[in-house]
Amino acid sequence: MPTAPRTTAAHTPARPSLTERRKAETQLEIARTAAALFAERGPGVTADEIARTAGVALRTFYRYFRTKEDAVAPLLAVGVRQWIDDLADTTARPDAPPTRAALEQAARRALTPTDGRAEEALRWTRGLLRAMPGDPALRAVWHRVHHDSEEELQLVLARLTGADPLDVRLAAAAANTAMRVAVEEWAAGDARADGPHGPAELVARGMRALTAGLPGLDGRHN
Amino acid sequence: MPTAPRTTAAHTPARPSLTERRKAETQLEIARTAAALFAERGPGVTADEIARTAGVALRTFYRYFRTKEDAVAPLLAVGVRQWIDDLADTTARPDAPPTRAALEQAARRALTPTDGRAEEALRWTRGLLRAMPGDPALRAVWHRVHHDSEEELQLVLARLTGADPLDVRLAAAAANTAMRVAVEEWAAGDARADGPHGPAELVARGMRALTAGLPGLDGRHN
DNA sequence: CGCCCACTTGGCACGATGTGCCATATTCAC
DNA sequence: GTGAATATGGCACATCGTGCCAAGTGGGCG
Repeated sequence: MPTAPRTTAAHTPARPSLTERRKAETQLEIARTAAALFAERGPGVTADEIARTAGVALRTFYRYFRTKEDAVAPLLAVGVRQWIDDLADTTARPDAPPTRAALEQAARRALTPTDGRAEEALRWTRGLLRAMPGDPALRAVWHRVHHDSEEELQLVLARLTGADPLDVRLAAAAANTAMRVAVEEWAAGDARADGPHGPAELVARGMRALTAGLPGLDGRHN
Repeated sequence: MPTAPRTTAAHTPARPSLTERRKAETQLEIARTAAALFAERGPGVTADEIARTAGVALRTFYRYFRTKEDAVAPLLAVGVRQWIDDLADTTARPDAPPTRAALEQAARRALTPTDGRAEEALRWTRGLLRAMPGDPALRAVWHRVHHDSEEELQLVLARLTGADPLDVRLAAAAANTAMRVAVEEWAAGDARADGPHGPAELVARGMRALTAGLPGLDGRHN
């Protein structure tokens, strides 16, 4: 643990110290490289290949990531990260909306690309999701990301609603599932990320269905 | 493809041909061995160790399973398998209950141990779930099993309700999530498998919450 | 400016993973 | 009983992931 290498002043809140920024940049560069290679050549890509293409030694690669597939996790996690942070943020305000609405709003915002950063992550996510049918290990990463977010979401919702633990668990799982399905469905189609069939609209619909009740369950049969 | 090695007569419907039964038994034996080792010694267990303990060569082990963690998949999948088969079965009958109720009923039955087989699988599942916090690869298998079941469930529900594809997708994901959470919650506690806090009761409650609407979402805040 | 210290990087060796290939043994069909 | 099909085992090999140590680099301080 680097014990927070305090930089000079406080005029720039928590400046991450050049070295830190380099590491972050390196990590992102590796992630981009890995995503590109996985997307275009499938599971066959070798860890060494990713490392060299990204311009680092194999040993360094494994200092940044536990497995070669883990390298794409930062890109897949961007949306989810912002979702949870946004949720925790807005619900902490005094004029916070009710939980259901807050979940939906935060999800919508997380999947509405604002800066180039978010837009880029969404593009990579889409490419990776399309490569997943042929690569179980990639799917595993995707599910791991959502497993982690489900746990975090649980914490936020517990603090927020103080409901029964099982209900909190179910709510977190439901919201998380809506998020996942929305992104998967969007990636499978060919709609723009900011269009009316973009992930933001899909997740809003899914979130309503999974928290307020599923439509169409008793269709033409029965 | 063995092109269905027809046995002698039809008095025993589709007899799986001795060799087939042996293979199935071997696979199950490997699965049990792997589960036991993972449960008691964590991620450190080696594939060779599993193979030897189960009484097969390492090479044979990898003919039955793609990775060493995959070896436990058959045990984790038993409950889910029966769930989906039961669902597809009962909903095919003329006096089938409405979809929501059918989902809940099938889930409840799948998690109510009847024969020794089901009871054994539940015990293994519980042990494995308790080992999962310390073993990402095991978690990955668990999530893969549920990923697969989500796809199958989608097919069943599509044929059953004929609803909008996205709604079908959401329903499958929701039901699947209820199943997963119920088993996880049960495994984390110390209730008997057939008691009032067993997985069957948990899944029923979860299934209602995720298909009809979440309770407690707007608790003490707002 | 120069020194030192902490930390990142790279190289190497090594056990473990997962697969292709071939030889052997067992089972099924006739 | 004989031959075809297939399950199993052994071996080699590329890749994975990690421990260990050496070299390079940046930041703090006199």
